[in-house]
Amino acid sequence: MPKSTAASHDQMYGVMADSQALSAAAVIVNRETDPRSCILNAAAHCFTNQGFAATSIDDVAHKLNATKGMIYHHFRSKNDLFFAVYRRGMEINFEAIKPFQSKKLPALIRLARIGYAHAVTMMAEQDFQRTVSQGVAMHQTGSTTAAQRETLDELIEVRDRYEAVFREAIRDMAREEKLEIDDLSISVKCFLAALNGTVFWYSPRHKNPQPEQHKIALNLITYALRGLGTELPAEALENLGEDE
Amino acid sequence: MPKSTAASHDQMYGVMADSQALSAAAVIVNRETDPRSCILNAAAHCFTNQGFAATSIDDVAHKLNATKGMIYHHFRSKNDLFFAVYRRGMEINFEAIKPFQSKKLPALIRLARIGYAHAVTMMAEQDFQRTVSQGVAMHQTGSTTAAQRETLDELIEVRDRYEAVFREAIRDMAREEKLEIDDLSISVKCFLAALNGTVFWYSPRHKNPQPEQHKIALNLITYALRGLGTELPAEALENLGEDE
DNA sequence: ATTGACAACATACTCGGTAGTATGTTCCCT
DNA sequence: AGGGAACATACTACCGAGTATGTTGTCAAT
Repeated sequence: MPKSTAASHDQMYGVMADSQALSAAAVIVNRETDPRSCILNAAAHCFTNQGFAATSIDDVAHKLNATKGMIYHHFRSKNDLFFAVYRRGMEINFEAIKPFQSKKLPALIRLARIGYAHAVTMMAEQDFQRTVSQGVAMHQTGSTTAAQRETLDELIEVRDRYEAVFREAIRDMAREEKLEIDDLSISVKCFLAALNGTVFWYSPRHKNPQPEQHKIALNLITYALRGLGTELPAEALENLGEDE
Repeated sequence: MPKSTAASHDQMYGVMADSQALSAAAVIVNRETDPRSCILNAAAHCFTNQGFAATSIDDVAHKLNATKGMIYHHFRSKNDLFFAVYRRGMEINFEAIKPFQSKKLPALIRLARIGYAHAVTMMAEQDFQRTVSQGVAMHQTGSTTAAQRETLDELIEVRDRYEAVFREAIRDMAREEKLEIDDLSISVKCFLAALNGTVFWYSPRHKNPQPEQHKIALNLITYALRGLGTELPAEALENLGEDE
């Protein structure tokens, strides 16, 4: 029961993490320990595992060894919870690429860095990214109520802004490298698709997943850049993931 | 009510297609007209729009202007229906690439052709492909009952066999072209990810979507091949989609 | 020290929806 | 006339979103 002193409040959520969550490949790490963030993490995990519709509020609560009352105290509805997870997911994405957006660098380096950062984030934050992916599918297939629609429109815009960062970097890169891109839109989509694919097949295999994720991300960004018709110089490739 | 003479049986399902389905971008074309196939088409559409969990058997029945009785006469359970849609989706995929699998051709041509065929199918059969995608996600996240698990394992194997066709073509191509592929597995995943991405963003915009799909598929296959470090000669590129 | 207000949940409840089963109906064929 | 296929309809049992009410701890004021 989360009815405890504030001193043990944070520890409780960590200790009480559902053993199923621990047995799943993606271990829940409580970076944030306030109740709201704990709910977001738990929800992201449940939405990932079962999808939005098949996830009940009770599922999320049980993952926290809590009850519905807790969830509804913080979020007005299941939809609001879903949207909050999506927002957090996109925040995570923007945070990941933010250090590398300086226009002072050559566009190819910028693109490689944000692409690498994106690829690593896709693997490191699968629950949030899969939830974003579900939100995108929801928007595209139109299976929303009118109320949902408005918020989803807004959330899609956030994602479009994220994508625009890549579009811009690809365009700049093409100009600097004097590359001809047949269709910028489709190229951006392909680029991101190659980097996003881990959502479908990647599962961490090690306690310390970072070296593996780094290696995979290198392969992904190499493929994605080659698809555009360019390559990163070897020494710049070696620096990816190290100068942050 | 489907209680009619056999003569009007097929026409009825076509005429009675839900107006919502017609207003959605993807128009249901009843290529097969037996009840079972009609149910599969309707189900694929519903699973795509709402996801498996949020789709009720009543939804599928209503899309056919029929009732649950009809669905349960043909399929034992909602799960069985879902699996049948998945199977059909994979059948469609195999059928699409089958004409191009001859090993007499150079591997690069073979790869380009099956890749192109795959890309076009992804766009032309979105409902089935999105359902397959849901099945894959279900399998990966482990959100299944024991009964589901067994069938899903089998279905994933079907998909792995499909992927193996691409793996083999890529490997053969790399050998013939004397290309060094860093990690064949990841390269296959990237290749298919680039071709599959339309599932997330493509919606037909024209009554006759084929020229547009052809153009997009050309862009996709060009990107995907370049990601591998190769390109298709221009005249071979022009022949894609024409010699079948 | 006591009291009251409020936050942060926990628990009980309501109502609508859905998977699947049971039963009914009609048509077709022998 | 009888049997079976192919549904349609009625029914059962359960589930889950959200609401209403209960409980406890904390804090501030007196």
